[in-house]
This record gives sequence, C-alpha cells and structure tokens, in this order.
Amino acid sequence: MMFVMNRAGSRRRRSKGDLTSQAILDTAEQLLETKSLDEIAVDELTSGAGISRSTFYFHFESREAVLHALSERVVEGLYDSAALWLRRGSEPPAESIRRAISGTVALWRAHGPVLRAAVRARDTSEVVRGFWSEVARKFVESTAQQIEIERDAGVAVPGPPSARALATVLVSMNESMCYSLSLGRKSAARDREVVETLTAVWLRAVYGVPQ
Amino acid sequence: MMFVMNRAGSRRRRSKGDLTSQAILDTAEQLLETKSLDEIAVDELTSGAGISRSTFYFHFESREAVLHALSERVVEGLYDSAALWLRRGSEPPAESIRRAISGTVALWRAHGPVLRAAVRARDTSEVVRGFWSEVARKFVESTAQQIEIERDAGVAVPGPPSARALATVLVSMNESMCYSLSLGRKSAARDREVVETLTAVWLRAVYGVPQ
DNA sequence: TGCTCACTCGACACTGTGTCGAATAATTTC
DNA sequence: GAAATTATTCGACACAGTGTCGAGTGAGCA
Repeated sequence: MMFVMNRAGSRRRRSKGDLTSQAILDTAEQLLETKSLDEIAVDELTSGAGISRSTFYFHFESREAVLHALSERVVEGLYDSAALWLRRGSEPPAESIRRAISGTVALWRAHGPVLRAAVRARDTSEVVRGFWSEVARKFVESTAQQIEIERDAGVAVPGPPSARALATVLVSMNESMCYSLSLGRKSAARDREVVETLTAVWLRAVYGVPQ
Repeated sequence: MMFVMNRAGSRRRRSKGDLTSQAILDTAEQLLETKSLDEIAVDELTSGAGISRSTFYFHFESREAVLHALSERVVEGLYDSAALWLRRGSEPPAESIRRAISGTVALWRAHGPVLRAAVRARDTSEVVRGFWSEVARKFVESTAQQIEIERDAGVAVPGPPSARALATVLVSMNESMCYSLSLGRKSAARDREVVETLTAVWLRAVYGVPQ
C-alpha cells in the first residue's frame, strides 16, 4: 500500500492517484447509503470512480481497507463529543452529558451508513476490529475516569459496579441505540427522545435520582 | 419450501429428509463457532452433512434460511427469561431482574455463535429482520408494561422517559452487552460482573437508588 | 408390477474475486 | 528536452462460490 492519505489543507499538490482514491472513497460512502459493505462489488466502486476494476487493487488492498479509511475520516468527530463530558466546568452533569450524547447522535445521523458498516466489519476484519477497540477504549476510559472523579467528590453513587464496568455498559448502550436509530428515518423528535432517554439512564446510573 | 420442522418429541417417524436437514443445521451450528455466516460456503455445510452441494437447495432456500431455523430453536429459551421479570411476586425487584438478566446471559453463553449470527443477519435478510423485530417487540413490550405497573404503584421513578423508551434502551443495552460478552472467553467471574452491572443499571434506571 | 414422490446428484451458466504482465502517463534526472 | 524512473491504468486469466436444471435413484404404496 503506497497510498498515503493527504491531510486536509495540505499544500502538497494532489497527485492523480490521490484523486482516484478519493473518488473511490466518495463512491463507497455513497453506496453505503443503500447497501451493506459486502453487497457492494468492487466494480461498483470503480465504475463509480470511472476506472477499471483491477485498478482498484492498486489503491486499496480490499473493501475493508476502504471502510477503514472512511472510518478514520468520521471518527475524529466522535472523540470531540466524548471529550465533552470529561472536564465539565461548574455546569450541572445533566447538561454536559446531554450535550455529549447529543453530539454522538448527531454524528451517527450524519454518517450512519459508514459507522454502521464499520461496526459490522469489526467481526470480519482484523484491522477494523483493532481500530474500533481503540475507539471504544478511549470512550470507556474517559467515562470511567470521570465517574471516579464524581464518586470521589461524593456526588456519584459509589460502586459496585466499578467505574470501568459501568462505563462499559453505558458506552455500549449508546452505541447500540445510535446504530438502530440511524437505521430509521431521520426524525428530530425521535432523536430528541433517544437523547433524553439515554441521558436519563446515564444520570440515574451514575448519580442516582435527585430528590 | 416443503421442509417442515419436526416438533421435538413428535411421534412422527423421522423421514430421511428430516435427518438430512437436521445434519445441515448441526453442521451449521458447529461451523458458526469458528466463522461468520457469510464465510461459510454451502459445500462446507453439505460435506459436513455427507451430501452433495446441490442437495442443499432442496432443503433450504439459502444460508439465511438455515440461520432462521437455527434461531427459532434457540430463541424460545429467551422468552422464558424475559417472562421472569414480568409478574414477579412479592420478591424484591433486584432478585427478579438479576434472575432474568442472568438467564439471558446464560443463553448467550450457550448459543452465542447462533445468536450473534442472527443479530448480524438482521441487516441483511428480510426474514431474519422480521423475526428479530418480533423478539425485540416482545421484550420491550413486557418490560415497558412492568415499568408502568411499578410506576403506578409509586415504586418506580416516574417518566419521562416514557416506559416504552426506557424499556427500549435497557433491552438494547442487554443485547449489545451479551453480544460482546459472548465474543470473549467464557469466564464465570466476568459473567457475574456483567450481570451485576446490568442489574444495577436497570434498578437505578427504573427504581432510582435506594437510600 | 408399476406409480409416485421424496430425495439426490453432476453439469452448467453466471457473478465476483484477486493477480499478473504489459501498456501508458506523469515525474524526475541528467 | 531526452532518457530513465516511477506511478497509474488496463485486459486477460485462474479460481471460488452461487443457484438452477433435468436426469436419475430408491422406498413405499396402490
């Protein structure tokens, strides 16, 4: 694999190969709106990008590699929303948790097809699995850390369950709800309901119920 | 599709076809321990069952149909654990919820490969999707119903979120945790931790924190 | 005995994958 | 700016898997 992704805004002139790779990625993202990754044939990718099928293998090792590249574009945004809860200021927990969850939901709405494909592919592709376990690790870690801070401050309900175990199920719950939410028709009302429900469960699980 | 699944314990003599279908199902369940459904080729199924590849299509329409038959065998057990919470007696909620969740985890431990394959296939196969949305419906419905009972009795935290929305995220959380749990090595300690954590989240989400 | 029906098989046409070597375009070197 | 090098593209090929068809085979039954 000699292809190296150009950072956005790089001054380096785009070579022809970069353009082709980009075209493949764009085609892939578009096709994922309709079908799952393994229903997409290589020649759909390449004819969408205006090249012959065998040229695909010059740019990517496999369809999974395409997905991996696609995921990296998207996942950066996820970290931002994850960081939102961590280091909340004097703001009440409800606000920062809601904001974090809301950001995650919005990202899934924007890139649902890619994220769903990536989630599915972690059972199949070693690269994607490693990639996602890293993502999950960061989420769980920063959540657990925050739970511990709140517990030490006497604000959160003490364990068991351990901060880490609790963080794991909460993060996993968010992911699975975002996954299925992104399958349905876009609906602001439904989005809001899911955000509120998830927020309520996070609050109750971590802080208990006020009053 | 002329094949009809024999109810267990039926007195009807097993025809040769039943035996072959059964052999295919057994082979499939065994292969699913190692690979995902779409990595399993039809001739692996049939050579495992000692017949030629094309004979497969006499018994099943597709690999998905095999999975569907396999799921039905397994899912009956799920309903039992779901029913456990509903209609708890005078028993404290913690007990009945823990027992229900524990039963679900045990079932996923026993039949993880089949259940995982079924979950994955709902994005692909129409039949499987319908099948699972029915399963999920039953779970969510009975959970929501129980939440409402507890709310009316003044024991549970009142909404919002609505009983139904709350039930949806809790059920989905359980499923996604069972899925990933069943991917790891079997460990009684880990199982117990997950059951305890899920139970804690259910309790806090529905009833709030005691004391 | 001959009929029927459940069941099995091999052959075939088709779709998609991944690799190879040759051809061409772009870039660098002198 | 010609030659050498490197990047990119292509068509052809070998291979693997799918699903269908028509022709068997054999067990039970009229």
